Amino acid sequence: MERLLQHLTDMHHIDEALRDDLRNSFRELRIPKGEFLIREGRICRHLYFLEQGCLRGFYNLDGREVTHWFGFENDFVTSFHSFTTREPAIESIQLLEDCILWEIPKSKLDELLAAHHKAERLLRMAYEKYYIRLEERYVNAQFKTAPELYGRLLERMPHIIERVPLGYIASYLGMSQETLSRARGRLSR
Amino acid sequence: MERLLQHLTDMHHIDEALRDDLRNSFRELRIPKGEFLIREGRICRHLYFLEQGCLRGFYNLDGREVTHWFGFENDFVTSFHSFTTREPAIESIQLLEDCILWEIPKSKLDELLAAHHKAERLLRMAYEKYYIRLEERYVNAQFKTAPELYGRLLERMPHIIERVPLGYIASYLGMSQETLSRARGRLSR
DNA sequence: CATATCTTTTGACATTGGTCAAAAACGGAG
DNA sequence: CTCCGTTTTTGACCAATGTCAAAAGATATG
Repeated sequence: MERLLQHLTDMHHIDEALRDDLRNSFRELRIPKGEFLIREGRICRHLYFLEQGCLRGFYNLDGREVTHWFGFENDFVTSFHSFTTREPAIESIQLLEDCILWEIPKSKLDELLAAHHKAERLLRMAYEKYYIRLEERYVNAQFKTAPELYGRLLERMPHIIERVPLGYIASYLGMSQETLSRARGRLSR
Repeated sequence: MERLLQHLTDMHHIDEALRDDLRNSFRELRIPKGEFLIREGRICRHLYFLEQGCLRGFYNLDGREVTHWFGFENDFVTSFHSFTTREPAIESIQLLEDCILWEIPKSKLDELLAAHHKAERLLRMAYEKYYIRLEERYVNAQFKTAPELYGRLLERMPHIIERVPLGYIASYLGMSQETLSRARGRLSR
């Protein structure tokens, strides 16, 4: 819990009232590797904060899994589309390691947002960050070659290689596992 | 101005105080086709609402222009990254038609956000929408073929064809103009 | 109506990356 | 250490798309 509060405080000042409400709204979860946090087709009514571990979000596109996102320590996690629209999730989220998470139901979050102008601002700022990241990834994905994409990923998340199987990374970069493997070979030589 | 207020009201109720502040904060602009609203390298300190016309945002990637976004009536427009971080813009925005825009400086917007909890919520909701759209586009861009992407664009924005040169659309879809041209040929036959 | 300019299409060819299949490397259990 | 299952790499081949160049079509201008 302290890790979550610290993370929020790093973004913006939080007064005591909000801090207390946060403490009372989140609940700790410990889930083992391989389990699903969110399953395609179900409505996702919770937002999670990932304190420890890592996970992946993936779509089912024409019968094949497409990993579009990884979560690591200090990330907020949810099926964004389902959480905001209350429609069934079009993606699944699966744990790649044993994880410690903090969970808040959407109903409680909405109460927090209504009660605290600061909370609304905090969430808005979080969106700004996520949006900028996604925008950048979007442009890169389309117009960079396989080795460039892999090199860039290594710069930004060097730890990812030890924690995530290559197949998921390939899918994340929008290429086949074989192409990623060859790109790695070319880079190391 | 009424169009802007109407657009906001469609998203969320707006009280009179906020409505008045909005009226006093935005300024009308009329700019002819071909001009730049935002230039790469400059800091973008304004948010715009596009009442009439259309425009494109593009990056300069290794010396070639990559159009990543089109704006039409009722869209909010800015160099998102520069506007939020106050760093120099990494993209340019150019008018594809004569436009009517409403402009608000970031400083004024920040005042509005501080004064009105509702304004903060409105902006947050706007981000949610934009984010969901971008996420969807991102996944599609990577895993669909050229004809599928073009077909999908036609469904979502049928008007775009008459208003935007093909070269920009090709770039938006992440393919060369020649490939788009061939995809069109295949679809119509 | 003729010309100049810009946009779109077509053609030929090269390159990238996908697919399928097999081999190699790695990692854990006994 | 050995065996087995999983992950990663390598190889051969093919399809999709990019590139460059030229032709055709559209639009604006005098």
